[in-house]
Amino acid sequence: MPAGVGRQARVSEAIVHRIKKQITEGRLLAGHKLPAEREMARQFKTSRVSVREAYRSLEEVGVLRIRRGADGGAFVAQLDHEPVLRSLALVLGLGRTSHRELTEARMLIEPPIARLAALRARKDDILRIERVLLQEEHDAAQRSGPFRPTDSRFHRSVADCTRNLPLIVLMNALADLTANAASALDVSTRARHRLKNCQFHRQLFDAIRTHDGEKAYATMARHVGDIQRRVRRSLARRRK
Amino acid sequence: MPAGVGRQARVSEAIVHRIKKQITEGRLLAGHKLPAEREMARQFKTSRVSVREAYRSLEEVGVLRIRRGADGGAFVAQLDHEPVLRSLALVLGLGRTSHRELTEARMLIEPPIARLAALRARKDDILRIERVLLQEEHDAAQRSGPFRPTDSRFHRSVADCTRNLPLIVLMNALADLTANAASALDVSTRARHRLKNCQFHRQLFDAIRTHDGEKAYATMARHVGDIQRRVRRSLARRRK
DNA sequence: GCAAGGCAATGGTCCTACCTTTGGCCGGCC
DNA sequence: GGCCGGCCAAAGGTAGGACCATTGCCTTGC
Repeated sequence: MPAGVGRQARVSEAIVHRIKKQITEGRLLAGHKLPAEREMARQFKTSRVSVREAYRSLEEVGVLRIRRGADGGAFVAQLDHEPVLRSLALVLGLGRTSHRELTEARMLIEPPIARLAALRARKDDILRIERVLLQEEHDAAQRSGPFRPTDSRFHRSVADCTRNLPLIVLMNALADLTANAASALDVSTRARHRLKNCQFHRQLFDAIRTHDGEKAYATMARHVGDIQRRVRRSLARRRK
Repeated sequence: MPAGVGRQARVSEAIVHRIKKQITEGRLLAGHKLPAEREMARQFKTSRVSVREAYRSLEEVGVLRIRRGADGGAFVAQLDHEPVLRSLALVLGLGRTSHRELTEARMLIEPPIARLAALRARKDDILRIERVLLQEEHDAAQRSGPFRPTDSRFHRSVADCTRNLPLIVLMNALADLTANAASALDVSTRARHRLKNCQFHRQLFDAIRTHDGEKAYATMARHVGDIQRRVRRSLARRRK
């Protein structure tokens, strides 16, 4: 962001910057409450409007949550991949990104992640994944509820094994993006698709449990490839 | 973002939403000028404050650029990977992501991208990469200017061959992130590192030119591995 | 013809007043 | 004694106005 000499600092930007800095330096943690707008305005010797602009901007990027009412206020949000997801969705939305591209990207990224996950998984990771998997298998057998949460949770759980935050964040963003796009279509809500998913997940789990990186890679590749095919068929149907 | 029933719509959010929608629907293109704040306030039958909050938020996420002065105003920005970069930097900054993780992520993502690039590259792609490469080699031989721009440009140019926007955006964000972090260290500014980089890039270019996906994959893997080692050494030096 | 200064449009900031929401406190009623 | 309802305070949400700062354009004067 080469702001450079050009624009002189806006008051609200100064506030934004200070808050971001305090957060990245760990002096402000998730859940902490920021001063009330009036109070903050007093501290910065500025008006409430500037503070509001700053708070509003930070809320838009996902750093703050603002509640109103008695002891409302601005609170530091639990930062996860959601801001990345939002900005990604915006950029891709503008470019009219096809679902094909999205799954292709996952096709490239997820298998290596699965391999790394298999190599790095610890006992607690494996237990965690197993819990998610059992829950998912239970759901798939039972009712035909919403598809997304458990599937996303499984992929997320796998990515967590890598202990690599950038990877985790990027993968989650991509996964959520495809899930959002998929829920717009009719993809993968059907019972037999969900069962098929569970089978893939079970195989993947086995690969990770035995720290078989290559098997994890191959299984994930087939899994995402399967999703890709389903999407393609769904799009073809829709075009008719 | 499960806004749910909870918060009733804020006026500024309604404006934000409408503008985002107009952009994603292609009714507002990069460079277009939005109504002046006062005019917009009149249209929405609201106050200038709400409009300002909306514009400010959209500027923070990188959708708008706001200029002041006579025929200043809010303009739709050319969306690139920059918003993603910013949000990613924020999320990772909070998690105190190590440089090691960043290069590891690139290690996983860039080789497959290089392979895909080699398979998909067209004649104009190859010419474009060659131009970037020649420029870079020229720079490396000459003065010892800033390292970053040409290196990033090369990687970007490679990613462009994939014609996959999500991949391009993610890779650019990661590359810029490591570059930013690297410029804080003393990594890769030295002449011999730059020459080495050029050699890798030249090899990569050859692989892409001949559409040799596996060679591109392997070369990129070695290249990123090399960067990773340099970073590791630099960190070790710094720790002393 | 050119340069300097004024004009007007537009964002930047501040102020003030008022509304809405929401939690807590207090008093009356059951 | 306990519960319910209303009042109050604190906080954000909105409105509108006043004024400053910036900057392109246009006029005016040399």
